Amino acid sequence: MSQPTIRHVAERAGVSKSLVSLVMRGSSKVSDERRRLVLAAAEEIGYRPNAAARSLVRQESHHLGLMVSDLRNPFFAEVTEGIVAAANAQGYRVLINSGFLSPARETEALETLLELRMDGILMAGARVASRVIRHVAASVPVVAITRSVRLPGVDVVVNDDHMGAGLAVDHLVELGHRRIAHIDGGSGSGANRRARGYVATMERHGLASHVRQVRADFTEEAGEAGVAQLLADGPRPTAIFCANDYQAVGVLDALREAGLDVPRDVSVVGYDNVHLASLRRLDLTTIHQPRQEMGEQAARLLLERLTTDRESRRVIIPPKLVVRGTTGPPPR
Amino acid sequence: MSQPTIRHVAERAGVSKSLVSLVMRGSSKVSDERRRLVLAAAEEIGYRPNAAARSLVRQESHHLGLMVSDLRNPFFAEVTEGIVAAANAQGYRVLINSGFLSPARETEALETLLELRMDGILMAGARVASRVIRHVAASVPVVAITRSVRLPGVDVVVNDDHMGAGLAVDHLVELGHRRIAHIDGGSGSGANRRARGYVATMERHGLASHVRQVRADFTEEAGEAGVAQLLADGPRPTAIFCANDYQAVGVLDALREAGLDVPRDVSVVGYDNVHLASLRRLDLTTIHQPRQEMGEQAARLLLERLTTDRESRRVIIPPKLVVRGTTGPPPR
DNA sequence: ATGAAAGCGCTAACAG
DNA sequence: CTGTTAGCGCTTTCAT
Repeated sequence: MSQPTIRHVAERAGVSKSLVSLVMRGSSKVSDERRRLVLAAAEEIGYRPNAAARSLVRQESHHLGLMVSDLRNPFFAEVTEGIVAAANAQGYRVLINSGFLSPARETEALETLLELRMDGILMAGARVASRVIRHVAASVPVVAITRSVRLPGVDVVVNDDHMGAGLAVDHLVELGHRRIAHIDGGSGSGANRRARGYVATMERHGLASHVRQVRADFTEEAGEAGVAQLLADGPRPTAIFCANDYQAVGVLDALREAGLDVPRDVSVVGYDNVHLASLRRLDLTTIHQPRQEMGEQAARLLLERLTTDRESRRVIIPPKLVVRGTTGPPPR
Repeated sequence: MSQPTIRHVAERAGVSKSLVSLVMRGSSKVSDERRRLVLAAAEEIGYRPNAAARSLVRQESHHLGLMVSDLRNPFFAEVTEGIVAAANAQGYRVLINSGFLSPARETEALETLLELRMDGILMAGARVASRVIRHVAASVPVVAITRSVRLPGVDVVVNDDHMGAGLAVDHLVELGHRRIAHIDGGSGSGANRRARGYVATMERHGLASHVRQVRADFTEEAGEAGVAQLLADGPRPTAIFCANDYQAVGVLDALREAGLDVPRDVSVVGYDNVHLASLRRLDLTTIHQPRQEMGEQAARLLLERLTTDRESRRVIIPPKLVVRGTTGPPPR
């Protein structure tokens, strides 16, 4: 099953290896006759260039490596689409790897990409220590998506979580809400900034005294627990801004079980606009991150750095409010 | 940014290239002293083996390529986890690619993997023409997951859709249902076999006269349309077996809008057991495919074929019934 | 326009 | 145990 090489093509076509190489790379200084001859020979024996050999001698692979922390997360799938689209547009191919949510396996995945001599590496949702990122960046240009590091040689593309939280609160305030609570996302990616954005925006609206935060995480269970806590004491909030959509699902369930109607009694806003949120059955008002665009930007930054040596940059993508059925004016 | 090579390590350690190579591959016939010397030198200058060079000379990459038709589909993410786990267990690494649901891009992705000289290629959910698969299989061992082809050199891992449909119908019949309808999945992967399994099982239970099929596809919209059609004429079914979970979501919505209660008036069964199905809010009875296991099996088949030359095999994984809240006894 | 030759980073005999 | 040598498949001067 040993693959045919350039040499086999050369023999078959009765020319030299170099000529075959020239033809394969589409050089213009080859006679039409010979070109056809070579192409035919290649076709006949099923020749396929060996990327490893090529990358060895050219000192570049024309490939980009992408380490995705969690392949299950559809969020990253869309980021990936953006990356691949932008990379392909410039003739680069993308090879993907997963860290399966474990820093150790992320490190391994990155190492694999490095050994393969990818021309550049993108990481989406990386959880590795930032020294690992620096280490990677020491040998190849890197861009981190969804992970806000400040490191030489590392470009960053992140969602503006602070602003997203602001959009959510603004929307609720506009509807007339004042008692707006926030169930936070714990140590989840961006959760911190979302919480701070919530507080800042409440203050901006003069609602500092109504700030009410519950400690939680990004899961449905956390959403349910959060509601229990909110209903247990103090005046019932008329709106809840959730740290993400999954948590919001738990919140919706818990509210319904408590006999409260959404949005009549309580309005709910999520974050991320995952597919789930658009289901008729959920119809969740939420904050959308332009995932595809984030991927495209990231790839473009990386490709740019492959040729020009510049300072590392950070691109902050503005999110958008998506109004659906879980928000309305407060009761009475 | 040119990477250090084995030669730099050798110079630094004051030994020959071969000695470094031996150490790197963990050979036992190197004196402890020299080994430490080499390792230290490598560490100091940040040496990292060049996979391209290695694969070039060894004529094998120790990498497996995985082409996933649709990265957004969480189903494949889990299959991938299984693949990577099994591959890693045997010292192989996995590089992933996506076809983004387009046969043309799938072909490209496969070509990339081929040029990279992956030792074997897995394809999950491939939509390419089977001649493309044969073409790939001509130069490297292949295993197709979720795609039932019969080709030399191609192993296959599929879910037993026929049996899955049987489990669904059996469950409903046991609950006492007789008027069990099926909304099919059109040309979706496995849809055909699910439909045939439905019919066969109905017949086995002597319910041939109650067979009622509606033409649709794998989407929520199709589920809604299907319900409309089922309610429009003929006696109302007491149970609906859906081609997949997404379609079932549409079915649930449509039933509710028609004022019917699930499961009191109508029972509903989905297929796939996507995350969605387990949400409290849906709580959908469905058929589970052991995705992770499918991936593991696939990787093992491939790894096996790397060393032993045998006939191509097909592994049919049995699905399981997951009973949740959308099924119950028929009305009255 | 075409070919010969050197070499990319590494491994694998083969000597010593 | 260690070093020398000859490639792996390809690109790239440099001659012709």
